[in-house]
Amino acid sequence: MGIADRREREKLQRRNTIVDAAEKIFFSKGISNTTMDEIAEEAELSKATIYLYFKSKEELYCAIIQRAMDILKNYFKEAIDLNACGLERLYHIAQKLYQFYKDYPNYFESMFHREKNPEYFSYENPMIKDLMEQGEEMYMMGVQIIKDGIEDGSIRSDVDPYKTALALDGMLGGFIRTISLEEDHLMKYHNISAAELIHYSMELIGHALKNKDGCPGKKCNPDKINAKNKGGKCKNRKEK
Amino acid sequence: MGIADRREREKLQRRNTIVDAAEKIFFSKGISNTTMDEIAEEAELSKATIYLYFKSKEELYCAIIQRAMDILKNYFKEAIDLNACGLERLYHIAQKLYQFYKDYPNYFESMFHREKNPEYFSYENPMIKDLMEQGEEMYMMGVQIIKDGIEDGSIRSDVDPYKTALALDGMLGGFIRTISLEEDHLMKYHNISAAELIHYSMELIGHALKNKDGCPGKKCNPDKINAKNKGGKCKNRKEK
DNA sequence: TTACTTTCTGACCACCGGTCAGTAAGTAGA
DNA sequence: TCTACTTACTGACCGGTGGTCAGAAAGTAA
Repeated sequence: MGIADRREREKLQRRNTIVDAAEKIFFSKGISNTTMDEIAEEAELSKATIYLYFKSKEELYCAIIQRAMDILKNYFKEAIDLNACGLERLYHIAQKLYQFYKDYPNYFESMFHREKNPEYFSYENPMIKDLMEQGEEMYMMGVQIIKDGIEDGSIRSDVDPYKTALALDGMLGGFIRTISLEEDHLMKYHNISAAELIHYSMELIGHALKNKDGCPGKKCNPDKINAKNKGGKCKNRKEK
Repeated sequence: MGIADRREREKLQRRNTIVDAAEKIFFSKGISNTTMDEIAEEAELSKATIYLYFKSKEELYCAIIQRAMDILKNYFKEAIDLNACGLERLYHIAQKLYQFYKDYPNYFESMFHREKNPEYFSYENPMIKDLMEQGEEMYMMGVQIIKDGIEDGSIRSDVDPYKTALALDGMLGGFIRTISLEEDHLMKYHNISAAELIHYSMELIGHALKNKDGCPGKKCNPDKINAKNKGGKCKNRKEK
């Protein structure tokens, strides 16, 4: 039916304008300092209306995290689809995470902000479950890349793809978060820029994973990867 | 004066009982779900009294973080004082961090919980400054150990102690935090225990840092370090 | 025009962080 | 022991916030 369709569309649109408004104010004042009334005003609706679309302030915040994860997933996909060896693509994933942090610092921060409220933050909650599944999907991207890397010889064969992906996930996320909390402090007291530190850390990780013999593809040199290197030089990647 | 002394002592004691009470309730219900009235009741004081000792709920929470940092610092000191090569002691620091997480999961979690409320979370605030300085101190422990490791040959000489310590700080912290958020999930879906994953990650980091030639001290074998190994085997450590 | 559904809202509530005037307890000097 | 003063504490209160609900408004179908 046309009308039902239109209604569905408009409903989704309303929902989006609410999330837009929430985002704007959450990001400018912090979650605990913004009131539902302010969000309502920004969205040009009454507070009660917002509660028709979202059960609670927390759920509204989750909608923002969902947006963030969507974007990040697309960033990752770009890195995965490169035609390069596994190690190189792994570098690029890390690079993408950093780029995401730079492009959307607020989205980035929001992803780490969940207070463990057991009442809300449980697998039963469909919204949370969805977030979990998104995270799982990104994790599996990492696993696949590491597997590829082992297969194409760029990554040590005694590396466990599952554990490594988990480790990198936690490390990189936590790492960038630390940086985001202390970027000023970093520059002021240690005279190190965030970008520099990220790059350095990626080198460290590369050191931990790379095959001593190097990637068999002659043109692939994971030691010298940086953001400008768009990949595509390593011809050794096996196509499925 | 005796009386002034006693008063000072009693004041400190009151403060501690308040923090005790706050800890108990914060940890059981989460920070945003506990009220100051509840804390007051647990401390057997009126709410107004609590505000004589702490300016705000946030400041009270900071007092808990301070406790956490004190404990963690002592854990680290134990690892530092081992008579072992730099790389081995670095392993032990990571081990200690994990042990701290196991012994005091709530303290651990609390340290990462700061919402960036710029109004409160600034260098001007003496309480925050104190926390920063504590963090700085722990960071310098890491730097020193890495320097020792380079000197005694257990760590690659082209490693930058400052950047590496920063990277490890962020990585390990974020890593364990991820684990803490998803420990159940980890076991259920990936059949990996937290301890196992930590150990694996430490091996990864070791791989990234260790000198290819190994620690010159014959008896030191950083590849095979685990929690039971209390160190003290590597005689190559230079004493200042 | 009427009957019905969907969408929205003003007014309200319970609760919470934080304040303040005022009380109780302790101290010091006479 | 009485008095003046300081310190430690509290009950009662306030403004603001997340969340609710009865009912208005707008849209739809006949």
